[in-house]
Amino acid sequence: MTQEVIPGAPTLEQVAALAGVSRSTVSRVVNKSPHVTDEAAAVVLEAIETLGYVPNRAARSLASRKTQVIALVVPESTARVFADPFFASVVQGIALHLAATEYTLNMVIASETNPEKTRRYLMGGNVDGALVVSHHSGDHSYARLSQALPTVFGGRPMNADERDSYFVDSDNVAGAAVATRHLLDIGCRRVATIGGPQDMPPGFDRLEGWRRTVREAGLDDSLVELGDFSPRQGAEAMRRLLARGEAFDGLFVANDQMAVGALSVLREEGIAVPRDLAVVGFDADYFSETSEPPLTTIAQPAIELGATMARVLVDLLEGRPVERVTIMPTHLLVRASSRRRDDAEEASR
Amino acid sequence: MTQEVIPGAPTLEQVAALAGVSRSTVSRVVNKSPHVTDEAAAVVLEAIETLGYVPNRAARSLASRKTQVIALVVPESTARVFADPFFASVVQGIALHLAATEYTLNMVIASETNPEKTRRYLMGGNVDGALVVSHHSGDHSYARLSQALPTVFGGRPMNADERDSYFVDSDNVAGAAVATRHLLDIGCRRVATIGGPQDMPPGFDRLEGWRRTVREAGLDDSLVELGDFSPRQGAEAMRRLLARGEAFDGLFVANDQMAVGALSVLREEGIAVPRDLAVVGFDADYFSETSEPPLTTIAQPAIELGATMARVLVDLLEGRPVERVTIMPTHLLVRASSRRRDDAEEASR
DNA sequence: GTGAAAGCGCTAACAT
DNA sequence: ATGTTAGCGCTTTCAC
Repeated sequence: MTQEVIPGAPTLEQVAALAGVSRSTVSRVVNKSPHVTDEAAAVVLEAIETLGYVPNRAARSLASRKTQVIALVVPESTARVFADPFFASVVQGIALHLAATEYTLNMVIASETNPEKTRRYLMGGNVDGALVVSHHSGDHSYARLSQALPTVFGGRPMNADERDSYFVDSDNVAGAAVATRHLLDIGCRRVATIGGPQDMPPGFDRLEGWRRTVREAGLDDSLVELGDFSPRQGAEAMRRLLARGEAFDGLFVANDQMAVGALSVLREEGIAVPRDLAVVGFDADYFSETSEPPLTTIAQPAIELGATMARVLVDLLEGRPVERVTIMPTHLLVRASSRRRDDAEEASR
Repeated sequence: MTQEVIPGAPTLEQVAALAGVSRSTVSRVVNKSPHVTDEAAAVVLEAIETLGYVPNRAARSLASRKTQVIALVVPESTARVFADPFFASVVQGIALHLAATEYTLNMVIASETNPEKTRRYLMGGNVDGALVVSHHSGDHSYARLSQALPTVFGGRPMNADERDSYFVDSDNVAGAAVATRHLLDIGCRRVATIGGPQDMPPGFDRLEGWRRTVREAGLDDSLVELGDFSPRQGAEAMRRLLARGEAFDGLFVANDQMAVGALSVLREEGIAVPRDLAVVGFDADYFSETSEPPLTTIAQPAIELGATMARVLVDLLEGRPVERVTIMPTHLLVRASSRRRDDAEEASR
């Protein structure tokens, strides 16, 4: 018997021929259908092995009307800050989780000048579902998307009327509350804050967490300055806070980058951290590790958040029941910028 | 005439019906074939517009035997350092460039425990080409891949026998040379270096650039300590350098992370930067911006590098002539860690 | 320049 | 449990 030399990738048909069964049976084996005898399956598997057969996704997808592709939608403006470590970790979590499934990750940079192009592509039946990560997480320009395509968002939407979409977010309110509580616990008597943009959920939520906590402690919540999450504006907000001339011994900053900016101002002004002022940031990024002093901060489970987004979407696609909203816990990382004041100081109040 | 209500995405057939032409003609228009009259094209385009038709990739790919998909292969270990800003920028460049083409970006996390799975997928005709970005760029476990699939690597391969593959890299040798030259130019009389791992091309090349430059200047090239690119080992290498007891007034560090570690040691030891010792890093990452003092460093065109990788691969796929090796220029960013010594000091030697 | 016909490799009823 | 029969939506000869 002469072995025909067949060019290109082996097809299901060739596997069937070699195994001496029909294509249907091979298909069933490949798709792990239970309606195949173990013997048949074994023969098929062996044929697959010797041929090095890999199913053709295009054909499979055309016939099954499923693409097995999940789009990762990244608004173009977000792509520019792709280097944001938090964002990168979320993507990593998504990719890692999906690698273990049958789904493929399709990165789509959404042109903001021509959003129709992206919408068309996504709605054109080229993907089974979409994951949307936006830097300014409030911007849900793809909210409408979720009506036509299973979609999971990273970060909660700013608009309450989008509550019918699926999203995964970290618990910014609780994180900020824990940070503030920590400052109080180490003996701070007045805690100021540098907040983020109030039109972005993380900015809004973190300010909210701080506010609730200081109020609950019976303290005033007037020591607030805002910035845009950049080190520069963090520094400026710090100067404004200092310029008020009011005393405070604790400071919660809505993200580490602004905190680093604030720290540089404190250094210039000769204000010792944590002795004169204890500082806590948010995000646990590079900045917090390398700052002088290292920054106490709130760590977000970025990788897990990404993995959870992927899990929720896959569950959704496979018809398993899923929660619309998933809030991931954060945790406090205590470092030198907020080391507990010693008892002597504590007693002196 | 009653308008049939057709569920799902519109098909080419429906466009043909509405335009009153055959499917072939619609296909030609969609694929920009020149063999269509302008009138016919206009009618078809209008039908496409009103229907909101988007070609089905799976069908197209099945029929044309092209996938229009490019795989971005990320070794799993690299994915763990996904947050590496350089790496993230390269990916950004790739994604941005591809967004302007007909190609789709498929992120593949290559399991290192089961490399066969990835190889099968890639060689199974599911993608038209691959882009490989590896953190330890020397590791070309996917070198063999390029024999079966058009592949472009980011970073040069360590093995010379892989010269038949396509790759894009930044000019590490020249960058290190410029950095070292800069130290000499500002008046340094002896320049030490903290090098990276010698089994990684960037580590090797940057040491080479330093070595050439000091030799050309007639200086000795013995003041070398190596680290693994981490801040911790940068600090340790710095201590070893100091422990030698030999004087030097210039230091080139193979990356910014190690430079930051070195800087912290110098601070501890009371060695003023740049007064006592001028320091230059490499990478121009976050660390270099926020260090104390800000670090003079070499910027790599990360986004452009990614974009170039994408361009080379697309050219390759479309049969256009391409260069096997593309070396991207770097540039010097002068900051406080190497401000020129003033004339008084210069004169005193 | 345009249409008709024949698949691309696979899945999914429907038989058996 | 397995085989048979139709397509999935598109491209691509090949006629006209």
